[in-house]
Amino acid sequence: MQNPILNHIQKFINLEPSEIDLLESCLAISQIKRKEHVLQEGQICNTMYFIVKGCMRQYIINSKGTEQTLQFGVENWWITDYLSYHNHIPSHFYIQAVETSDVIAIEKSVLDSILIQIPKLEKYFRIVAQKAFGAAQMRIKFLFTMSAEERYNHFKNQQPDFVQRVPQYMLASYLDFSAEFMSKIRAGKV
Amino acid sequence: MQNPILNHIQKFINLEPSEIDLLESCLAISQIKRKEHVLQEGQICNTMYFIVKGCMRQYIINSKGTEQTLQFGVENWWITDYLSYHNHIPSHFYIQAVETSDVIAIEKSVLDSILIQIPKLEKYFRIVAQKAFGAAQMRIKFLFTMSAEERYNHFKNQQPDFVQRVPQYMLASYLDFSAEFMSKIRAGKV
DNA sequence: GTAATTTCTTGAAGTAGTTCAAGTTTTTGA
DNA sequence: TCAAAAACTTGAACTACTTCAAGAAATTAC
Repeated sequence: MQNPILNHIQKFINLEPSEIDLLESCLAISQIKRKEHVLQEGQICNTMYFIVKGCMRQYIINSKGTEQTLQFGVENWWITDYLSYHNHIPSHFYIQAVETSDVIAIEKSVLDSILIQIPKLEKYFRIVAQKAFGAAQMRIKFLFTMSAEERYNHFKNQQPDFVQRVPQYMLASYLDFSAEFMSKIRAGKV
Repeated sequence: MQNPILNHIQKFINLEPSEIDLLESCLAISQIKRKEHVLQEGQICNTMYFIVKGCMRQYIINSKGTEQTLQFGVENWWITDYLSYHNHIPSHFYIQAVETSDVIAIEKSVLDSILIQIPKLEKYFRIVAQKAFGAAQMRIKFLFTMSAEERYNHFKNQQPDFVQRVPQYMLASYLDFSAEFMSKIRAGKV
C-alpha cells in the first residue's frame, strides 16, 4: 500500500513511476501523540505537515492566557506556518495534535530538493496554497457577516461530524466566541 | 521599459530571455477606473489581476446593505477569488478599483497555457499563494486578539501611508468595526 | 468654480457578546 | 477501575462595540 500523500498529489497532477519511487523513498509517516506540539510560538517553522490521519490545529495564546484556535487540519490537509517557513522568522503560532495523528513531516531542505527533482510538484503545491487562501477568504467573510450563533450553525451544517470530534472550547475559539457562549448556544439559551 | 510584472516574477525565479519575450507578448496592462468592478458577486471569476499601479479591493455587501472590505491589493499584489477561479463556482465577492489602477488581467485559459510553456512559473505562483495564505493567517490572529483601537493603531504603524490612501469607512470595515467607531477612535473619544 | 456627491463626525440608546466564579459532567490514563 | 484531569454548564454583572439620525466637511466632476 502506497504512501497516502501520493493519492492526494495525483488528484492534481500525474506522476511517473520513477517520481512515485522517489517520493516513497523520501516521505515517511510519523505519529504525533494527542496534545504533542510540532511547533511552538517563537520557533522558526521549517517543516510542512501533511495529515494522513487524525486532527491537528494551529493556535495562539491570547493576552488573557486563553488558547484561540486559528485553523484545524484533518485528513489530506497541509498544516504549517507559511510566513515563518518562507521568511525564516519566529512563528506566532503553536501547532499541536488534537487527536493522536499520523503525519508526513517534510523539512524545507528536503522539500526544496524534491521540488528541484520533480518540478511538476510545484503545480500541486500552488493549487493547494491557492485553495487554502480561497478558504481563508471565505472564513473571514463568515467571521465578518454572521453572528456567533449563525457561525456555529453554519459550521455544524457544513461539518456535522467534525463538531463531535474536537472539544467545544476549541471550536468556540475557532468561531471567535467564548466557550461559555458556546454552551449557551447549544442549550438554546441565547 | 519592460512589463512591471517581470520584475516581480524575477524576485522569485530566473527567466530566460525567450521566456521574457513570451510573457511580454501575452501580458498587457489595462486601466481600471476608480469604482469600476472587475468582479461582481455571483459571477464566476476566471481572471487573476496583478496590480501594477493603484489600489483594488475585494468586498462583500452584508445583510444590512453595508460594504465590508475583506482585502486590499496595492502595487505588486495579485487579487482574485481563488475559490471561484479553481472550482468554477459563483463568487461571493466584488472586486473593485479603489483608485484608478493599472492592472495585468490574465484569464485562466491564457495562464494555464503560459504555465505549460513556462513550468517554472508554477514556483512563482506557489510562493505568492503561500505567502498570501500566511498573511491571511496573521490577519485572523489580529482580528481575534486585538481590540478595535489596537487593530487600528497596529495597522497605522505598519502601513502609515496606506491609511491616508483609502476612505476611512473602507479601512474600518477591513479592520472589522463600524465607520462611526473609526471616527471616535481617531478623535480619541473611546 | 461650484453643485453634487461622498465621506466624516457626534452623541444617545441599545445589544451581542464577555467575564467571573462555582458547580457538574465527562474523559483519560495508570 | 477509579482518581485525576479536562471539559462543560449556568446565571449575574459588565463592556466594547453597533445603530441611528442628522449635520458638517471634504472631494469629485462637469
